[in-house]
Amino acid sequence: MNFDAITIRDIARELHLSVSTVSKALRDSYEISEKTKKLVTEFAQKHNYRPNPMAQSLKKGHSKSIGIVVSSIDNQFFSQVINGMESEAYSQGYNVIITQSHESYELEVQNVGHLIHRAIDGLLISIATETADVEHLRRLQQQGLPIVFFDRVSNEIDTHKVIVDNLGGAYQATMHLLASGYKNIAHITSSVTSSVTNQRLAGYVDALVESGIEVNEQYIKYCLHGGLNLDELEQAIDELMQTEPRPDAILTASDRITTSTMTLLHKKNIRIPQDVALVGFSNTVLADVLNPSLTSVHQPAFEIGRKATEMLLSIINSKRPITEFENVVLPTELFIRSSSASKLK
Amino acid sequence: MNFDAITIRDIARELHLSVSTVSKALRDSYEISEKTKKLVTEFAQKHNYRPNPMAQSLKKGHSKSIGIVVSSIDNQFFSQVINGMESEAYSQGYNVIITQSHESYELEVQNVGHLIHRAIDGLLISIATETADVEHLRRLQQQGLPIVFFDRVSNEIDTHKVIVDNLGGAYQATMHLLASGYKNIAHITSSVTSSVTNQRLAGYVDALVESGIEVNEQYIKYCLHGGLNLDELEQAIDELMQTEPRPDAILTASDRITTSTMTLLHKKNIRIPQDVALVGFSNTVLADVLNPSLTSVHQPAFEIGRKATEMLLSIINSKRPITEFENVVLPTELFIRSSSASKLK
DNA sequence: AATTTTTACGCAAACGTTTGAGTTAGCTTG
DNA sequence: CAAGCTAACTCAAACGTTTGCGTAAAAATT
Repeated sequence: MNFDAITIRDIARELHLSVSTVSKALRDSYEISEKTKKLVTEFAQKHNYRPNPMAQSLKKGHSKSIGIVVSSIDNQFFSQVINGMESEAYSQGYNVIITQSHESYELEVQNVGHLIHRAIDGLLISIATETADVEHLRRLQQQGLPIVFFDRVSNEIDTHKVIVDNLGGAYQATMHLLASGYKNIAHITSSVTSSVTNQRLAGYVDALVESGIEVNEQYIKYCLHGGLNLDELEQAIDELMQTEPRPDAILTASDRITTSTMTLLHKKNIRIPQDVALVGFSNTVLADVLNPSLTSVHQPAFEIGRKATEMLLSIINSKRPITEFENVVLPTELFIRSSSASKLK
Repeated sequence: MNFDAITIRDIARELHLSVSTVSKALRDSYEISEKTKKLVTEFAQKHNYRPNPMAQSLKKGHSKSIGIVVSSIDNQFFSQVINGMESEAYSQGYNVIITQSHESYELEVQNVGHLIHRAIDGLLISIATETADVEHLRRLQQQGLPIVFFDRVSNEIDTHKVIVDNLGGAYQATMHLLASGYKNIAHITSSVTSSVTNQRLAGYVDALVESGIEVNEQYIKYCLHGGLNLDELEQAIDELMQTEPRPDAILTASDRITTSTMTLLHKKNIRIPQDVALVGFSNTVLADVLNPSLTSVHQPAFEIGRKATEMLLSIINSKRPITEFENVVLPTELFIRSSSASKLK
């Protein structure tokens, strides 16, 4: 702890100045002469003075750190998002404190509590699939905590949000499958309560309806744990494969579900795309080298994180309370690869 | 910030007690009667009192947070490691602050500086490939900062370390290639200065020597940026493919190098394993569904993170200075898949 | 030269907590 | 019953900063 334990007091003593003079000199106050400022800053520089952040935090009432809640850090999409957050926060002198909800409501509440306890200046959160009630967040917001939602947002709380064009992404992916000759397209998604799920589902439905294809409810499977629970996903796939007519393509709605589905199809010796085509939301850098290479809806994850953090910091640094909130929607990108190779010749 | 802004002072006022009585009651001091303790704790409970962590930190001289430096969070191996760290730290009431060095020495120094500035109680670090000089870390350790190395450790600093059996992992992988009929095995690794690189290289060499095969220096390629820089890696592969006799197998020494090599081989239409077999250190969960499925040396990443954190916290919480340091070596596991399919029939 | 203004600095309180050193009142002891 | 002891508190300093206010000297204005 007490490394280069030089404090403002030490500087004051050495330079025969008062503590407040030193403090003001370092903060470049107009009250202090240029000469003294120079003296102090040079001395501080030379002795590698660093203000004690805890004393500053205590005094100023903020901690220069922001809290992050994601479902799991061990997930290409989220780790890329966090990468963007860390980058932006760091460049503005903030630290990030990362916590994982593992899609559990209980853990989410607990983590947020812990973060508040650590006196974060703001919160970046993608709510857990399990979470249906966001009262705990609303209360915090009303008490003045700046919050920015990303990815999985809540409609019930009014604040800045950063999402991607989920509807468009799913629509485009579904249209691509249809154009490639697939007729019976299934959709595996996560919890019904999630904003992301609903938007992607809507894109899927829109594409079907627009193409004059009836939506078959049996083709839509919900996985409450977002693919974290393999059994749940396996059951969904098994059910799909027994549905008549059997689906000839699957659209998966999240990174984890996509990769897990791929793994399970392999395990079951179901060939992609001959037996069933696969298109999924995924940010894996390995899409190209998968077997088969994976047609994926890619999200600008880094940019999501960067933008969300930028917006959060703008709330934090704003003098007046914010009442107008922005809803940033970033585009997705469809990468067409072999897992959805055309059936037509 | 000032959420449930109830302080010890508020409690004291309400209960007509002094601030110190309340503080001592909450800390269960023998100086306070059971009756008063009960009164105070119940009041605190009811009003959801939480001690201000910054005031506590300032007073007690520690921050209950530990710093982490990894090359990149967006990397399966490291995100799994961090997952383990976060889990252990959190369970002991500590926060983690994560920073990324992106394999740059300069960034590493800067990040460590920032972490110290944030008054971390300890440091978990995997040093950057670029880093040759660890003087900056040694100085901090001498000043009393508890440090635990993981993955990329330094021999020049004596402290707890958590690594895997790099030599054994590389040895086993090389032996497997030899047993599968591959004769000309190349090795792509990262910086020469890295402990990991050296150990894996040694395992590779040992296996060859033990099998009576001469080590061909031209088969060993170093990538200073650990695969972050694709050009560098592409050049290494190009050179290998022009070496006579051309290698019939490659052992890659890190997660990033492995996946990038796979991507590049695809791009160049070099078939795996027909043209060249591939075995790599990697923690990707997608190894099974790659094309071809990837023979990989897997590291217990979560456990590395968990163990390193446990050891760091034991130093932090130790009354007396530690002089005896442990060097934990965890086993790797070789998963044999198609990218190294036997040449023999 | 007397006044006001400006410059440059010091004092002290405050942020919320912890803790060693008092300070009572009630109790025990010889 | 005086002297000491204990239990149960309170006081006040301290952690390292920041900041409003006070003030002396220098400079500018009458």
